[in-house]
Amino acid sequence: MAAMTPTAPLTPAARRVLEVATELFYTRGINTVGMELVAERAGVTKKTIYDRFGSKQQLVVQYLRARDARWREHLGGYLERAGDAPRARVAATFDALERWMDEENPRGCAMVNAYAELSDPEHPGRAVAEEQKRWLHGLYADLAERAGAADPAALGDALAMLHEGAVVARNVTGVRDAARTARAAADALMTVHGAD
Amino acid sequence: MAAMTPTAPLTPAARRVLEVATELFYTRGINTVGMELVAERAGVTKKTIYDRFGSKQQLVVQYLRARDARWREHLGGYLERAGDAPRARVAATFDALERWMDEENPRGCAMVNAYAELSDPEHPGRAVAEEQKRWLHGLYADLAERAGAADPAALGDALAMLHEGAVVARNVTGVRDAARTARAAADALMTVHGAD
DNA sequence: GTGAGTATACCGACCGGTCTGTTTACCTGC
DNA sequence: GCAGGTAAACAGACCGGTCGGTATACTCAC
Repeated sequence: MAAMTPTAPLTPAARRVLEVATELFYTRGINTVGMELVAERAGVTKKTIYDRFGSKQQLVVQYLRARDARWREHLGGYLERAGDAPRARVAATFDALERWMDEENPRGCAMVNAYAELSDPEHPGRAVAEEQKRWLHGLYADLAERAGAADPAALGDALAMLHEGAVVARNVTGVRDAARTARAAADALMTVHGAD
Repeated sequence: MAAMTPTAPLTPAARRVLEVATELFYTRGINTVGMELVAERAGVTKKTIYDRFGSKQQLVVQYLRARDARWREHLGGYLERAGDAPRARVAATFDALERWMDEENPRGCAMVNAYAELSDPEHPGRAVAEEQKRWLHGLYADLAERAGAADPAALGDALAMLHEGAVVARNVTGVRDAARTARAAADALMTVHGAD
């Protein structure tokens, strides 16, 4: 449940680089941020970055993994406190999202943004984003199934769509209570699907 | 209802530039595509582009407006055929979305993508995306109100979230029947909200 | 003759990435 | 206990290429 910390074998300089890159790539965009800036902000030479990460592509992959890990950890805490009832757990995902968007997500979903920026189908960062979204849909599908929904796959997808849609609504449209609205809609959908 | 065609006063070369830019910016991303490539593909010199559009920023704005106009026209046809019943009209928006995603949207929502790419808050392209999303939420809020929903603003937001979420689900997660799933969920939500 | 276009050269800035060489610190085996 | 090796980091110059944008000069059609 706790962090898997794949950041364990990182040298101190590499850890600083990854932290700085995570912040810069998210807030300014991947293509907008050059390696020189990352190096400077981390108090490191480009040489060090390339020695540790190999290429910008791979640094981007690490960035996406790191952000995803942070989100899953955040969500995990909410799920733990929610108990076992599927319905409460679904509600908890939207509470987690609300807090996350308030505190860590001023620029929308890092995975969706990266998917937009990395148009090259070969870029390994795309696979990270895809995997993250598949995981999220799987999470909701699992909760839908445990709740005894008639069509768990469809309900799971619908819940995930509300989740993603709330992020866009908050980020681009400026809907402040997007997560709460999504949570209420999710709860209503569960009722309709005959979920506990 | 029909297209406002702000493209009317464009010279033939400018029209070609806008067409090519629209295609390239959407499929490859705004920051990835250089003006030189746009010029070459349009069979035009950079001079001509800068004479007609002034800057890349403004060409991007025109691109976003052009794509939005295409989408609204597409949607308009579906709404016209759907008749006056709000519930049928809501369903029609998801049918329109399904067709749109099949035919014109292999890379997700151009507005969301642009919002991800254009991190500079001063970039005028961001305002175009914001306006487009406000319009979409307004459309759903209006339909919710006409349907006699108890809380039209909340239902409108929820419907818009399903819409946006379906785009992400289709694009990143690869959910093939995302629009149909979203449509069913939207219909269920309308029932819950006591809409006609 | 004015507006729309072509052709081409150019600008400074920045991009991702490589290179040579130096310093520091820790581990290990005779 | 000291030599040798290695990993991590430093400093900083350098590479070819692309970026958005500008300048000059010429053609063509209404």
